[in-house]
Amino acid sequence: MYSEGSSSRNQHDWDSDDDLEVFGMPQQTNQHTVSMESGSACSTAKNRNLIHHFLGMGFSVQEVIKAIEKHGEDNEENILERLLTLATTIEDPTGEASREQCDSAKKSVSGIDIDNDDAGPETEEDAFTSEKDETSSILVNMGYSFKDALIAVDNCGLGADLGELTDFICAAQLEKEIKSHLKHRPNRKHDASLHMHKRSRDHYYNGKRKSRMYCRASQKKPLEMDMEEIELSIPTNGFSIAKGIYPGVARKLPDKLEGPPYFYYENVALAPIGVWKKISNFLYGIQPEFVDSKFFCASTRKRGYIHNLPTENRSPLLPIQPLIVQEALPNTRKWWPKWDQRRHLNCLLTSIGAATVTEKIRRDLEECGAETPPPDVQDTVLKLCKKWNFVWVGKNKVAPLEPDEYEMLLGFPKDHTRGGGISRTDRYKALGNAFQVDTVAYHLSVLKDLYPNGINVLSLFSGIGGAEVALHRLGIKLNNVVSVEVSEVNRNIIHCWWEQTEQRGNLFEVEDVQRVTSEHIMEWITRFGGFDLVIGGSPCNNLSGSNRVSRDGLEGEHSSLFYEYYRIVNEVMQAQR
DNA sequence: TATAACCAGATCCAACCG
DNA sequence: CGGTTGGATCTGGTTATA
Repeated sequence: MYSEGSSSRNQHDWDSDDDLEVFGMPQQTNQHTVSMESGSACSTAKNRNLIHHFLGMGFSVQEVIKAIEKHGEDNEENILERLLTLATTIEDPTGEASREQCDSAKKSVSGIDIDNDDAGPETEEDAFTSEKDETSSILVNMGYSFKDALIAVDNCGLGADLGELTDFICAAQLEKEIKSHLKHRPNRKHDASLHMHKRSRDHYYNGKRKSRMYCRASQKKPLEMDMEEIELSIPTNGFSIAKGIYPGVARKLPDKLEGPPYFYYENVALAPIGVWKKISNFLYGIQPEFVDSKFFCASTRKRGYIHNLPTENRSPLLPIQPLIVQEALPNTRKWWPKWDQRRHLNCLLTSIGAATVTEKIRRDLEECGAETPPPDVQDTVLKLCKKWNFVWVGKNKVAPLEPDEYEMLLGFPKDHTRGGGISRTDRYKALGNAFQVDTVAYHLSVLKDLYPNGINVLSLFSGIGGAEVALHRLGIKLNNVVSVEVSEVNRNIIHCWWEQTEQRGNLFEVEDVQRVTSEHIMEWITRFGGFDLVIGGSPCNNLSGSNRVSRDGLEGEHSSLFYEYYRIVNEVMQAQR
């Protein structure tokens, strides 16, 4: 159909940063506004280390942050000098003043006074506050608000690691959004997502570290009340990520990028250094929003998303998936040993663990004989289980996930990739490369109110149709969809899905993204009256950490197709604005 | 410094086919 | 019998984080 004409991409043309200015946009502008209620310097890794360094010397958070702001993070000597000066002039070198500040903020946020008793300066309470200061400051410098940080530390305890704390904040943020969404829904009691709240909390609060002495605060007040206080300053940024990459936060896009046509780009979060910066530069300086899909399903999937969609009033796809693997796969629950404390799976990859590995695990465990194997055996088995995402399917018996379990966890309909001539191996491959539908749908949910009559979609690198499925599950009508996908098997999957879901719109299947010409794009735009959304995730083969052979970065054989994505998005943007 | 995680790719080998 | 196909197995480096 589109056999004539080539995009004739010259890669070197794209390598030049001079070409980046589009629509008069300056490069590398920061459209995000980070909400920080306590003063803070920019949140770089260096900055974090510096704060750690001075906190370790006994200075308070506020003093350190002020000193860094005044002198800059490169001027360590001056910072130290200022801190020493402050320490000799302030009457309270133990940090009591900062403790008061901290407590004041804490009270104003949660409304609880956890310091009812009159503790002296040398009590455990002092140690608590100091350590709390330090932990909170790290969170603040990761971009979270001071309030969120304090509440997270209160609830998770000081023994909690950063991952738990950020998980807490993000889970609370998501929950608050969900609650907000549900307020406007009729018949709330039947909503599956309500059940998720309790489970989610159990997961985050009851999973581990119960033995802390600082539980008093959370015992005094139900968790739910504290959760209400969490602000939505950093929506769904599930993890801290590479240096120089920015959290997905509330933002204000320049006028020139706001409104339709919308575009949405996805790729692996943990790409080689500099890749996301380069992608961001091409995509008009918009900074990536990093999300871990473990907030939407029972497996992790760390991905970066660059888009010009509104970020307000997002709503989750319903029903919400179980976030705990034993609930997502209830048949495994009875076989899960106590010493395997996994609650979510690692990233679903394109290949699975070998039968020989599961057999070795079974043999090793049986040889132990005892109900609880010795620690070294536990350790070995756990490492293998994590590496290959094994689940427990019998006594001493682990197994890789089945393709239909992949489908469920990724949010696709059952048997979406089954049949039609596709092999089991190819199903794993296709699913391992796919979107996590619930995550993407969460971002796309804002389109529902904008396009009540349906949308026209240009879907690039469609794969097995994650974008199409997400939009359909959101209840957004698909008027015209141009789906570009090189794999015939994948095209067939989308085609079958389109038929099965009785779509009323038109599906146009295109094979090669490199042969999509300007003429094609203009033809479609004329025919449909324009695209409302251009969506796709370009190949990650040369970016993925799993690739040990050709991790060549954005210029790699497959991943360089990103430039095709950019080319096409840019043409649509220019044609329709 | 040690550890864990990662939308993968190359190779081997058995089954299949003309 | 030679070639092809596809499934199972084997392969280890980069990166972030504690």
